Amino acid sequence: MPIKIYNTLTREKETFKPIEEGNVRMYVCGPTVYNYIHIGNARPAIVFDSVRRYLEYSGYDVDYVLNFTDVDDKIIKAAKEAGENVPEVADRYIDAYLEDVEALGVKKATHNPRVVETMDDIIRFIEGLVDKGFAYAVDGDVYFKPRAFDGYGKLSHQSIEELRSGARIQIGEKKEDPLDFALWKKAKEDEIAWDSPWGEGRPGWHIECSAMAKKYLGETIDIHAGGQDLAFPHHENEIAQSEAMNEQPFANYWMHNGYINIDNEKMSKSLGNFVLTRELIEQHDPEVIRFFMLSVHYRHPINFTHELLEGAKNSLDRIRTAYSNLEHRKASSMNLADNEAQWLEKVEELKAQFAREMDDDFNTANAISVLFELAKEANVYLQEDQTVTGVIEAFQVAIEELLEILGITLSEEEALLDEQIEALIKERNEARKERNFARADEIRDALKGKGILLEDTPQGVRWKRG
RNA sequence: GGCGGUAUAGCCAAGUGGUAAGGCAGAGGACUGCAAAUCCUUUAUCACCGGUUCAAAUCCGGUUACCGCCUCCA
Repeated sequence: MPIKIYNTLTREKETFKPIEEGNVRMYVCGPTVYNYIHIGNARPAIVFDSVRRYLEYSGYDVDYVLNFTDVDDKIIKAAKEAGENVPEVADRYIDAYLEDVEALGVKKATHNPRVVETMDDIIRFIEGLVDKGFAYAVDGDVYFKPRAFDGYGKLSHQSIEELRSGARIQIGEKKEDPLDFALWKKAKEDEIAWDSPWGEGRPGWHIECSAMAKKYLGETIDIHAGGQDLAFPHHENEIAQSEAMNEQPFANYWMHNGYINIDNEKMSKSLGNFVLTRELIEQHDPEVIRFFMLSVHYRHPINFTHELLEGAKNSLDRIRTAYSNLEHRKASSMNLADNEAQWLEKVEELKAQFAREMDDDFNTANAISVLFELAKEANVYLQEDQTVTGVIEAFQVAIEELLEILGITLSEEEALLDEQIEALIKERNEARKERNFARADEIRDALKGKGILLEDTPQGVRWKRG
């Protein structure tokens, strides 16, 4: 079944066809590392990680490149304020990023290129653009001329004329045209800098992605992804640079995720209304955060509140509970082959339905609803007097597999009870046999106080942590 | 001004022409010593107005509200 992707370039859902059969080249714009990431930054990390996981589930090998912008005005400023040098600041926040994102279940990228490590390629790229007449050097700066590039505006669907009114010239810039943007910035006094044909300086923001994508994925890539706010000017500029240079399409599919809002306003570092990912991870189960993010279609905005996250936890618990309900019945199941065909078929059917939803532009919200159906069917099955091990396991494997695509793992919480608790459970069972319910309830309440919840089922007592 | 997004039950959220998925919360019932878990039942005419159509949340026109990009930003 073909995967369809909404392509910002064409504003349509298109059937996905990779350049190279069985292989996907994917580039995601990573963070500028000058502080800890907020959950708005975490959304693309999670969303596109799930895209990648689904592509892999569908049989593709995915080259997944996520860059770090480790030289830039804001990092220089942060370093100055902290009395550190730029690499120190960058290293710290790269490590922090990787930690945060790992906690959220994001797989490691194939490559995590950094600007400082790609400097030669960047300089060569800029030289090429100058040679071809798309860029010019002025007094140590180098600028790109969007007007020289035919398709400028095709991603954001704006014409050059419309864009012109919004463009600004900042003091100290020597642009020929307000639309021109910097490829290379001359170093100021005491600033970190690299040698170049134009003197000491550092790259502009957009050129790094063009250079890195080319270096690691080639001149044309399959999927280029990032936040909606990067579409213009960042991605527009990348297209202009790369296509001017390579004379090839830069990316076949452009994906952009929606924002996270706080009180109906975009969460952003500049507005200051952000929630740091690492703080949120301390307050909420990271899997719940991930589930929350994926419960809304990636192109739609998400409103964030702690209450909504609590709601997401309750929802996810339904799936988790169904899984442990299955686990609990394993021991009392039989190894029969009777009457299991229709249930196994049901499981397969739901797996296929999950795939259909994901095929449709990664509709994780609908895919999740299939997981709920799986949970429901599992619970219905468990009402039968006699269950079959094969069916139980089929349900479990399906739930695990599909959750893995979403990047959620069911954590093993079946840690051993300590002896005292075990003794209490045993005592309570005795009490119940003697119909001494007062004592039984007393024990249950006591355990509840310790975070152990007891449930009596026809197959015996089970417990879980509350 | 240009480009774009959102508006669906108490809450969250799918759905782009055929008569409103799913989850949470609530109510009733079954099961239970009581609970928990689970199952069953139950809650909407889709911002507003007009149009196209046998048929529209879904297409077209208009209105309103909120948000975003056009400047660093996921």
